[in-house]
Amino acid sequence: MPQNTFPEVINNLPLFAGLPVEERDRLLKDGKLRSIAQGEYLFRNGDSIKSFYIVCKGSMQLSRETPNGKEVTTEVSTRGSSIGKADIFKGFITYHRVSACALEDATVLEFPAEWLRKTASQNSTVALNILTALSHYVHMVEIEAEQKTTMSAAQRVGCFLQRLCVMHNLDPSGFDLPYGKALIASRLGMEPETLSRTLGTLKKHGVEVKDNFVRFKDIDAIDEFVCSHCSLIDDCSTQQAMSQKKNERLPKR
Amino acid sequence: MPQNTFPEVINNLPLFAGLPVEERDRLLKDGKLRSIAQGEYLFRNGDSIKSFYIVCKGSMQLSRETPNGKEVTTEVSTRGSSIGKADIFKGFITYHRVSACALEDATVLEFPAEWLRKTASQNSTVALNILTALSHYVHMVEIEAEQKTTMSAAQRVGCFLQRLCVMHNLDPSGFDLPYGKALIASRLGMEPETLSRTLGTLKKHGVEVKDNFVRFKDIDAIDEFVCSHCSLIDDCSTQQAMSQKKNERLPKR
DNA sequence: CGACACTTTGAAGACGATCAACGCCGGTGG
DNA sequence: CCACCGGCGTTGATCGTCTTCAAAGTGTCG
Repeated sequence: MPQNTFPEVINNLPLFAGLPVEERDRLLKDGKLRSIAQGEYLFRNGDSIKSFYIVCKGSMQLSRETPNGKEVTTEVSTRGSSIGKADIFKGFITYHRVSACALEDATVLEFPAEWLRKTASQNSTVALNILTALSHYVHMVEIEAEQKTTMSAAQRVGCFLQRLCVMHNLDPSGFDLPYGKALIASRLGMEPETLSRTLGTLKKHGVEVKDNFVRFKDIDAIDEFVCSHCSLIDDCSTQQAMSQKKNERLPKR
Repeated sequence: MPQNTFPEVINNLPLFAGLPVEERDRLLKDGKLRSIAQGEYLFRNGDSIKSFYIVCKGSMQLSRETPNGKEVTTEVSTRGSSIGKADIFKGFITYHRVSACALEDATVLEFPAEWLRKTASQNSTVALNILTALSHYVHMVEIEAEQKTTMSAAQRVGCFLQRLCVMHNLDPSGFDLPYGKALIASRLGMEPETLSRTLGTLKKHGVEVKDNFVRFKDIDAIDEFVCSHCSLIDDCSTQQAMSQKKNERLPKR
């Protein structure tokens, strides 16, 4: 497969950061493009781990069904995200702990698990890139775990909306939710009913939600409500609309 | 500092697994032994990240104070655990997100953060070891996060006791809690009162707790109660009393 | 139009947090 | 030696939050 058929996502992957282009392209030769139709599974909870994936188009939902019949969405991976990084280095644990399902028609770049292990051990730049990515992921998961014990549902939703806004580079003064509320609820570890009610109460804190349309009316209010200085937003490396607005009030602190 | 003054913990560190002894000892030369008295802080939430630590003696509590005044214990690091691994590779984030406090008189081996970065980039064995350790940590945090949304307090406590038993190699038919209940509650993200009440209800599921003494009366019962096939115990690499008992009934499944 | 998925709303209930009080030590100081 | 105190754990009563079950509304697509 000629390298120029690779989608241009590959130009900004953290995994290959700092790598000479020719080196990167040599590595990419081992990947295969794969299409997943909406609703199709890339792999399922319990399958053995064979590959590492990079999402090129569409989005994948990573979720797990618990024994009691609940579904918890771990992550929604979109263009540029990788899937399975952490699992591959666990060694003796060889099965997926989540299912990966396409939320919309998607294409992924697939690499053998062994390829990732080998590349990491032969190329210290890649190894460090993976370490960095994993560290950020750890940070995110830790904070989400903490939020589940210290924040109310409303606060978590508010925090989620802020993060959404920053990460997807949306306009805080009005944007559409990129996916359904049932999925958001599952992502936040709450019931759809709770999310629905909660969105109503957020009006009191400067956030208006009407159907799928979200509008931050009072950024200070929601900011204070979710205590955003401890939120995930700190972690975003890119300067976005939201953080610019935040900076305007920084002197206040 | 002559290498033979290093405590013998170093012989089993995952970080140095697969490394020739002389290579390991060369790396260890960059570490400094440091004592921390009970109640003393190794670093505090907000401090800039300067070092990487390996616990040689005693135990360290990693916890964070949330804006609302709650304290959440992230982890209790004992002999052989490392502290700060994940944070060091995050690059631009330079401050600690938790405080590290000695639960009892402790000694740690301290390395400059830069040392870890440099070692990882120059020594692929070490880099892979760190990756593996981080992956396991990710796994643990993910499961704990999931448990907070899918399991009741009683189930989490039961699961914790099982894990405790396996990891510390305690006798399931009777052992003492290695630390106070307030700390356990904080570790599990619940109030001491809740833990106290919860321990009572576990009798119904085959676990007796009297003061600090724990006794698994009916391993099957508690096992089913916490749905242990989705628990952290799967992750333990060592074969222990608990898992041996589990294996006896495996054919049932 | 009608089937269906998704969302909202309502009412009830379970669960854990909170506040307050008490019992139980181990230590300190008179 | 006893009185007092503080740390820790338990117990009880109450409250707020989230889940659960049920029902109705909204939209899309055939």
